[in-house]
Amino acid sequence: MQQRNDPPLRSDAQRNRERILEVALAELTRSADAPLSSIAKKAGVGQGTFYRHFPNRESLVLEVYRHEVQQVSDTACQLLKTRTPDEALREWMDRLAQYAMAKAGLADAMRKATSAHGSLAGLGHGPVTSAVELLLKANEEAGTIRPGVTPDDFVLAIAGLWQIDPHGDWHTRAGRLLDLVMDGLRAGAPGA
Amino acid sequence: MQQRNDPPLRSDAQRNRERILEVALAELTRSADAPLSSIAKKAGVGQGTFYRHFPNRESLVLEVYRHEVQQVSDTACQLLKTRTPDEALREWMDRLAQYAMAKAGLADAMRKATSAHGSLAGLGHGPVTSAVELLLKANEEAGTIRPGVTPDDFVLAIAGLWQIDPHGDWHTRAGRLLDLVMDGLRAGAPGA
DNA sequence: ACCTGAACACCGTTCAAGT
DNA sequence: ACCTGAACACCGTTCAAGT
Repeated sequence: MQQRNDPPLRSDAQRNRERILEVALAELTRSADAPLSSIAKKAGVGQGTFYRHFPNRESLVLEVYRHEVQQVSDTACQLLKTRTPDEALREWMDRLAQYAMAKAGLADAMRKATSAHGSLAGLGHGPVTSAVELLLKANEEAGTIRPGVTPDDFVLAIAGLWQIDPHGDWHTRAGRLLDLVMDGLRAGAPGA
Repeated sequence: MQQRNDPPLRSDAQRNRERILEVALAELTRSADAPLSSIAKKAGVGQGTFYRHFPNRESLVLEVYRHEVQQVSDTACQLLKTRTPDEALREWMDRLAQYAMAKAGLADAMRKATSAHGSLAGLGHGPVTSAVELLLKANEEAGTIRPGVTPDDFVLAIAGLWQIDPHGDWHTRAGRLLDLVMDGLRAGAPGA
């Protein structure tokens, strides 16, 4: 799932890899089906080099997406310190929505490149799952949501975020969806 | 959005079109990225003929998907006659889930072919929206769900269905998601 | 009016040759 | 151990010629 860290990369290889990821982020955000060949060219590496690092489109997109999503995941812990559990949960979802809109091109690339699972689901057990787990547990202990909701449930429930058109009034549509999800989570909570 | 019905197609063109759709359904269900050229060949038409009917992949996938989804949409009206509104709504969602799993390959093709919107969203105002509108209105009038929920809200809320892996215990995961959505819809309903 | 299939363009993938 | 870039394979799209 990750690059095996057994043999540390040679310094030039390391730089090439980073340059590719850097260019890929920009290009894929701009257009979801940017040619891999153009990414290789703009990164200043040969075709063969590109394929040494990323044997297929999915592996590249996954790596870029993982890195971007991690930034949002990391904020969960911070939010829990400054707000009540349910405020933190909702705020985190809002940030996730905002992020999903900003990186719509990338998310699109993600949907097209991965096989069966869209957006967050393709990342597997990673920082996203950990962040969600943290938020859910805090709320469960505070009695603000029903017990027994898994990170998987949550990710499925907010999947609609990635179907919202980033143009137009995405804020309204996202808000309505997240309100509905929050109500669903609250149903059957001890604190009621 | 639809084929202009002004000039009725010549009989051979009509047959070709139907043969293409027939083969496309089978091929796309089997593999989401089946080559269009192979579909044309198996349908027994030339490349040019294929592109006369469907100028790009999206238009083909959309047409096939639309036709398949319509079958589920049509059952909504029937369900409302034999059950209470909320039973009908839930049963309809279950059928939709079952259908989404059976046609997972097609849904995958849909995600990859359409630009920004996945699965149902790409269909625009059609039979799906009508069916959802019918079910929501019946429930709203019965006081079993909160007022003001739009078909768009609903479609976004169940978007997670198309992220579920058809293998494994999809029934459990779908059930948990739909339970959560139902609870969300019920929150703030007059009958409580 | 519609069909055919060869020709073209594009992009992902491989591989022999280099450092 | 890693890089390069030409060569190859595949697939979508077009178009001149046919009925």
